[in-house]
Amino acid sequence: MKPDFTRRLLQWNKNSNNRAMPWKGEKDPYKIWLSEIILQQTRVEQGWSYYEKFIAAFPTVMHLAKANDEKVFKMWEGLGYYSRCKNLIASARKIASDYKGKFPDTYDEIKALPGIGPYTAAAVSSFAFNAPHAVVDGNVQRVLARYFGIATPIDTTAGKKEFQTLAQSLLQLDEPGTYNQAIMDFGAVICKPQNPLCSDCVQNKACEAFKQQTVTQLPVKQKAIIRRERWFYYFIIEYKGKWYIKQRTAKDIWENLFEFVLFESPKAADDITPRLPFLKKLVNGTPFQIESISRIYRQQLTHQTIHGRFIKIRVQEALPTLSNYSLIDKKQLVNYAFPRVITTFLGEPASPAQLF
DNA sequence: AATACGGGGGC
DNA sequence: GCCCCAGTATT
Repeated sequence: MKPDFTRRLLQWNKNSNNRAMPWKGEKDPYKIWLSEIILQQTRVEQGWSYYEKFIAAFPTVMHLAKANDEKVFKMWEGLGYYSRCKNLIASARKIASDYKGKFPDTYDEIKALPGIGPYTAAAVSSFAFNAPHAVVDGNVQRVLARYFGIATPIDTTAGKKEFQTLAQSLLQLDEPGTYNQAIMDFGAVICKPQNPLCSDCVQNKACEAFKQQTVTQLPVKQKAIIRRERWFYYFIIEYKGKWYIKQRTAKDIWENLFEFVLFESPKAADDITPRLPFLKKLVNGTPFQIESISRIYRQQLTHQTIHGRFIKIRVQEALPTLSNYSLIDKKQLVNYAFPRVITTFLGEPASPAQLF
């Protein structure tokens, strides 16, 4: 005997769900997995073109496993959360080596791959193999919190456990994949974060939040986000038509992406005069010429605001202080993945040299 | 249990 | 500006 919620959901799915996406109904676990990694904390509209680009470039997991890191990162550029890309590559290679290119078909094996947690393991195993695991993503938490009137914060251990258990109890065991797809579509199309379509909703008579008029207050989140500001001064050092770049390795934003010579300042500065000692030490006596100084580029991340400024310098001799950097021809820069603040700067016409 | 990790779109 | 998005890994 199915719960009322499940019955109504499947009824809505059959009669009224028109949502179409490139990966919907897909049975190839590789393609499902790729779509799920791309969509982690990412809106469908944002991930859509990336998915199509990746499938075209890497039709199978073996294609992806054999690709070089830089190419894959370049294709991921702009999508954010770059550890997903690193883990994507690592998983593909693990499937190639440990599974001979055949995607693992159990929840536990899938979850053991890097970058795959409970949500993604449930999604891939249920969509591809009809494994009986309920997905719990932001959509599901919102739908269930409202329908059952649950005020337990979703970002706590207790809340996660509660929603996971509830979701699993509502799962339709005949076709877990269909059910999982339906509840996420329902959350995205009807039970939306803002302006949900309650008056047209087939569940509204039984929906606790609708009855109690608490729809806009659910789900509850506990943690407030703390923001910090950072000031990045990028020195673009040109030598014989080549620029110095380096891959970020620190446990920080943009790990594995490339950047120019960075001086991070603890506070804002209107002009770059305070950066001169850094520059002097960098060139260490080598003659240099300041070619241009950009405006300040602002990039808003979830937890940080980046203020970026770019100073172009030309030198006539290579700089020994930059031995751990690569000298890349300007035309080759398109092969390297950079953070948004840098690609935005590079995409704009050069600003006229301004002195300070 | 808390924190870090991007970027974009809607309001 | 603030919130949220087909979450996961690390500390």
